[in-house]
Amino acid sequence: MYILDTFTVNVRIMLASKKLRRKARDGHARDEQKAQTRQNLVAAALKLLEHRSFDGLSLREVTREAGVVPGAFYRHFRDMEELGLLLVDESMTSLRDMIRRVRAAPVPTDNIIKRSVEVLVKQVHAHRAHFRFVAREMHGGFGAVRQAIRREIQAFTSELALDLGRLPLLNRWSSADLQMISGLMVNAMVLTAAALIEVPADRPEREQQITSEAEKQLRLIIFGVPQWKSGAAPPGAG
Amino acid sequence: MYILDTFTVNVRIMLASKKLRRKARDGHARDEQKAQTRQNLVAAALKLLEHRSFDGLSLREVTREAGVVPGAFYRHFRDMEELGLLLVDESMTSLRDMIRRVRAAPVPTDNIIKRSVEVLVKQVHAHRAHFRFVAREMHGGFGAVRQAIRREIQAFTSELALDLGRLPLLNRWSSADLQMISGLMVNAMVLTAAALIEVPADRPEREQQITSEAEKQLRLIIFGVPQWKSGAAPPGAG
DNA sequence: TAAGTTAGTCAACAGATGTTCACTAATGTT
DNA sequence: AACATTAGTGAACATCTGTTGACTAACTTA
Repeated sequence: MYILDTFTVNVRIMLASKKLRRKARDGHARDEQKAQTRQNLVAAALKLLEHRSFDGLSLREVTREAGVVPGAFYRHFRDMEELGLLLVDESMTSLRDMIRRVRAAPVPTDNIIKRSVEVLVKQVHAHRAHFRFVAREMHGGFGAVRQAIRREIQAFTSELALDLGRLPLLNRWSSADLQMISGLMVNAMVLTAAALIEVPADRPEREQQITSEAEKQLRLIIFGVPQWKSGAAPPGAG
Repeated sequence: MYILDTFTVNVRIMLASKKLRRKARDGHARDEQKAQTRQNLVAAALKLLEHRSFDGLSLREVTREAGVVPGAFYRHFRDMEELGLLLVDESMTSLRDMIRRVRAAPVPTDNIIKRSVEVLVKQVHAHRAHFRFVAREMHGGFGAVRQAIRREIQAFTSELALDLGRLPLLNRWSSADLQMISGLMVNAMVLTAAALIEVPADRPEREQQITSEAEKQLRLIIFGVPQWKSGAAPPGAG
């Protein structure tokens, strides 16, 4: 009687937790399932990061949200830190994807700004959680994650500097100055992204306002360059 | 025997924990002591926030660092949130103090940039923990704190816009445009502050590099303005 | 079909957390 | 000098945390 009850309970649990697994098809079912769970963990973390920051996040919370038992976490990551670094990686793929899109359609120097902001907005919508993560943890409390993000953003800035150097308007500037300019632009874009994320889903007019402000800012930066060096500034490091 | 032992222990504890209290002098000793402990709690929180972010911070950690027992916390704050909001307040006083210093010594339009960055650096050094807190929690996971910071930064930006409007170079611009420009400048300054904070104490040359980059950026923004509107931009909202 | 691998479960652990309570001794008040 | 107030203590609580190990059933391979 007791034994039977226990048995029944166990069977029910097993069914509930595993019945959704795919059948083996080409001998990869196991790896596929593992990858799926891993992705569930990542997705769970990203979801929770909507309301907390990374070091306010517990391993158990993540597994709970992902629908697995705490111990299962260790089949995928050594630590929370390892999860964090993976998130950085994923997020940065979103960023690089973005710059690639802009580069894909070369347009006249002026429209490039409108186009860039457009792409930024689309990308933020498509990868909202990633952008939130980057904006939040870029200055966040988790050392390893913060440093990883910094490094990636630095690389991203250099890439943008290269692109800027190809514009007719800017192709006579030193790489140090281009670096400075692209730094300013990346800052503006990151903060724009952060602002976009905070817009409630039902207020599109706020979004419009933010994007047009971003366009203005980028225009100011790019078209301010000639004035800058010929103007009051002493001939700096460039 | 047992009773005597217990008594002795109690007395020793009391002496150890309270012997440092000030004597009453003008009938305020109690309030002074309370204020002191409160400040210890705040200082403890700020110290811990060097390595964690606010929602990765536990009440017990704070009291431990402050040298009081966990329950004592509730004599000063209802929750951690209340502590957080106090920190926002304190930090913003540091910021307002800063803009006041810049305004105090009106200088020719050009030097104002050098002077501003100078003040920024000094202020960051004097209130390192406050600036770190603002930079970190501005995008952080703790909703109430984040929103409070945003509000204050917004107010700060408006104040700066007013100041900018008084510069001969900029006094013909609409307030919307001034707002946009000062937004850009505040962004640059916040991120400069964040960068300054990360500089290890024994590498002053990194600091020099960051400040000169900040100066360049601010110059680019300010002197880029005339070029901007007369240039490729359509006559916007201003 | 039999044997081997392993993703995920369950249970247990030691420790940390937020919150409450009665208590005490220094302070303030009369 | 007697009284009331209260900042801080110490102890207890229920709950949460990260991590471990033995177990199992689905998958893989032979």
